[in-house]
Amino acid sequence: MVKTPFYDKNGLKKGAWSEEEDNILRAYIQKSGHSNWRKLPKSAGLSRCGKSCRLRWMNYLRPNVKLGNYTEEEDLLITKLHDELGNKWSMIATRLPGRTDNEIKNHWHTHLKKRTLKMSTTSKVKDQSDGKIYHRRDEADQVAIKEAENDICSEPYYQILESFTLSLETCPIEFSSSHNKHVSVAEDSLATLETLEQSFENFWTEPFLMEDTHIQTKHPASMPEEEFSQSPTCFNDGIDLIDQVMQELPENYCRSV
DNA sequence: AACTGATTCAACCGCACCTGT
DNA sequence: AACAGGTGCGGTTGAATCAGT
Repeated sequence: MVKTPFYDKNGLKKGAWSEEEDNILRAYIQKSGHSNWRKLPKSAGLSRCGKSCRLRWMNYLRPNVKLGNYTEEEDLLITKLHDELGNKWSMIATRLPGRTDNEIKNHWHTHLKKRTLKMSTTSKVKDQSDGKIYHRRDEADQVAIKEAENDICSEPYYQILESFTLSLETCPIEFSSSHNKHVSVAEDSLATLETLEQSFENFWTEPFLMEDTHIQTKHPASMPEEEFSQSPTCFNDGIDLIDQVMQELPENYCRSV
């Protein structure tokens, strides 16, 4: 699923990276760092441009990069952050330890965008129930919505996301009203979900607030890898807190997953 | 088995921003 | 202030893979 390697007119290699190139780049950066991406390929003996080296390092070779297997918690967080920040993938990536902006962007476009559309489709159902339609949609959305409407009731993720999102907004009354048959989480779960949401808020803000300078100047992505791997708060605490939050989930929430 | 359209995701490209001179 | 070089970001591409017929 990668572009076939080829050489451009300047003799620079493009396309998929080979294992050998990965090893050369990894070894060079571990030995000499990456103070200047433009000069790096020549110094390392790679026929690549600096941008290509940087991208490869940041997205795949860098230590602690997590690939694939997104958890529900990560999906929820990405959805929430995208709702707040829009397509600010790098900003979103700073809130997900180990994830890169490129991967999050891909994941959004291939998985989460459709789910979000499904969610908003149900908002439309709700809207129509009181005789109003609040949102105009473009053609692409309409296609996605049509797909979504076929299976909306059988999509467990939808139920989670709906409840999560609603807990973020201030509409528990509408949420708990009986006219929306798709919502399955009981009203008494909302307080717990709000606690959950607060826990998520704390998880993603506290370590960075404590080490606020990391956000601006020493975020893991820009740290030397040995420094990052020894940084105790940003990554490991986050994972621990996710575990803790999962323990606190209401039983019916877990069943709906 | 062969074909075709859809999906996925690594990588590229252009542009904006930042920093140094 | 103006310019140049380097870096990072977000949109897009394209080929491998998957799923359906």
